Amino acid sequence: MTQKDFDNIIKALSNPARRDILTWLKSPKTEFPDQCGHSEHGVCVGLIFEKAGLSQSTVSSHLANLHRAGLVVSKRQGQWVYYQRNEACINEFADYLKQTL
Amino acid sequence: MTQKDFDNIIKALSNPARRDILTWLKSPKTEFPDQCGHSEHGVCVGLIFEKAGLSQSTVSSHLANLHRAGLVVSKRQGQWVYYQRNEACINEFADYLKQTL
DNA sequence: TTTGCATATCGAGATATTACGATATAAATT
DNA sequence: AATTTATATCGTAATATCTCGATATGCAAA
Repeated sequence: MTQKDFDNIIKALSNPARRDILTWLKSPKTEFPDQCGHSEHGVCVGLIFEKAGLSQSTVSSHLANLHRAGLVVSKRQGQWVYYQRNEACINEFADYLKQTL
Repeated sequence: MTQKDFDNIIKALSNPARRDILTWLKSPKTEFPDQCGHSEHGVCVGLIFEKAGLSQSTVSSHLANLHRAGLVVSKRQGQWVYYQRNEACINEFADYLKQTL
């Protein structure tokens, strides 16, 4: 974890909407009760969009931000793109913060 | 630690200059080698200002920000104001982040 | 190949953050 | 009281972030 990585991650996390999304993705089944929109690779954008109370473009932008920071990974399957947490990155960040802060 | 506390803290930490200051305050003696400017209550603003490479008002503003977030405590002694880390708050934040993120 | 659905990107307006110089306040010194 | 030193606050310009609607792209179905 470089300084730059850390900087990108904490900037991503400084936004409440992005933190919410990341938290929701901890428990996809309970946070997104809909039957469809789930896959082994996470939750599709549509479900997150419905829950977020923000425009589709805004949610997509937030997801792109989380993705650039490395906090989530995405996989396209057909017309859907699924997002899930990158636990390795999240844990590495939390440990780095605990150590260096 | 409420959501609001957490939000204030992570916003404060999303700025690199404020993170630098907080890190410097971990090792005051080695980071601020000057003999004076130190007290049992931390490091005076002037030393932080000299090291930061930012204007005096900007540094003061950053310190006020860290203080509002609870990450540092301050004590005036004569004409000087000393700042030091609030380790309790910092640890509580790091633990909360590790748990909830 | 045309239509429709899901997601991403673009451009723009609104708001927030950062940084600065100027000035105010607080305390010590003369 | 006047001056000096240390820090905080104010006003403002520059930049970044957030959000949206409009539109583009990717894929599937008809």
